[in-house]
Amino acid sequence: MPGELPSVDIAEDPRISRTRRAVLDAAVELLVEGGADAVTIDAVVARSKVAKSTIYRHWDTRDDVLLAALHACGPDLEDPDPALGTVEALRRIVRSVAEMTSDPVTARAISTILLLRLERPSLQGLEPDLEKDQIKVLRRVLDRGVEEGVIRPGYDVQQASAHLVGPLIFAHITGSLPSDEALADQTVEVFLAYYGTGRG
Amino acid sequence: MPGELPSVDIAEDPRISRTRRAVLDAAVELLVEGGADAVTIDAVVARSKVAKSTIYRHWDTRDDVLLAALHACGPDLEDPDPALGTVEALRRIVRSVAEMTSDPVTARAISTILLLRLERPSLQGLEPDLEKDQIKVLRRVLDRGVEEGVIRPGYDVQQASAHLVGPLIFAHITGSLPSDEALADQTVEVFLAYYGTGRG
DNA sequence: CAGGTACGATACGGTATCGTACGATTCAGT
DNA sequence: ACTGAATCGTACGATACCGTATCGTACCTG
Repeated sequence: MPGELPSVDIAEDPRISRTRRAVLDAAVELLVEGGADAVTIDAVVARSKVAKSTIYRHWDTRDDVLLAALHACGPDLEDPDPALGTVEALRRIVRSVAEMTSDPVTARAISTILLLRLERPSLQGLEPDLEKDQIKVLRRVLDRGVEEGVIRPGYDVQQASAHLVGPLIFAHITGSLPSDEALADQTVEVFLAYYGTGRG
Repeated sequence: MPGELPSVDIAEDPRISRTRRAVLDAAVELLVEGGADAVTIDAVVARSKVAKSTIYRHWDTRDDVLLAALHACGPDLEDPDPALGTVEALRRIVRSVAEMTSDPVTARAISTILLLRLERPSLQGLEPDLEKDQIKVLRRVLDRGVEEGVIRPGYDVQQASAHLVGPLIFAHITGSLPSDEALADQTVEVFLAYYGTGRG
């Protein structure tokens, strides 16, 4: 029955993992090339060389394949080295966001996830934790900044993330300017001009 | 032949304007309810009570209907009163962006335009001027701010717009926090902390 | 009121996509 | 080598669209 979690303990039939991999790779490729609408079962069949009946033995529906593909190439924010200063840690975080938007795969995944949430509430399970994880990372860094006297206490994490990430996402989505390291660093400076204590 | 601009001088057959109106209203409704994919010709026929053959006498293709609907409810940024101070003018601009994201029709139009640009580069004519108009408005206000000594000279308009609008769009798209007047005002403050001279 | 124009209703061919069914085939593990 | 599971290939039914065609009707304009 599709939809179950693979048990990690038992060695898996190599055919299964091969199929999963081939399908997901093809789905991600199609996603990057043509967006969510391009991830069609028939297209995945053609690209992956996996039979349709086999795909439907692994996933219940087309949307499940799409979700799996999105999940497979979803962005991941790393916790920065605690040894770094708060400002530098912030820079690393925001830069990594810029990097995500540079990588075509991740960039497409981000856009698709964000905009698909609006267009098709049917696809709910869309990375709800992803965001929360990143918020956690950010809060950790900012709280340390408060302790160090670099960040003004009483900040709102959601607002802070909007000001730190919003400009980059905006730049990426609209294509009005490159979402690169320069913009990332500048965004951090803008952020610190308001959220900082000046003692950083 | 469809696709022509209606000549405004000559009084139009009321049947024509009635049909155009009915179709566009229905298309916008469908767009708001279900996104771009929901704007199908058959759905528009059902909703508008206009015959399919009639619709195709006014527009060449489905995509043209969708574009017309998007154009009909596209956002519009007003030039703020020159009598207002630069800071207040900025606030007005950013607040109006927040308002757009609050209005379900405009919000949906924005998301759809952004999404379609990524998913279907074929649909070119997608409001290319819209953005430029808004950039012009912003540049006008900021240049005045520079003259008044409130804004640091040498700013980059694209960057400025990213920092002014990005957080609101981000908030709206992710739903992580309300994209309201409060966030708008705060965003202006963050902006001024960096782009301002402190003399505002 | 007469003629032209827009509209309505409906049917149709064509394409794309989904998800299912089923027998044949290959392959992994014992 | 044997057995069962995974896969293949393909055909199929069911929708949902698109865009066209036809023809009769309603309505605006001169």
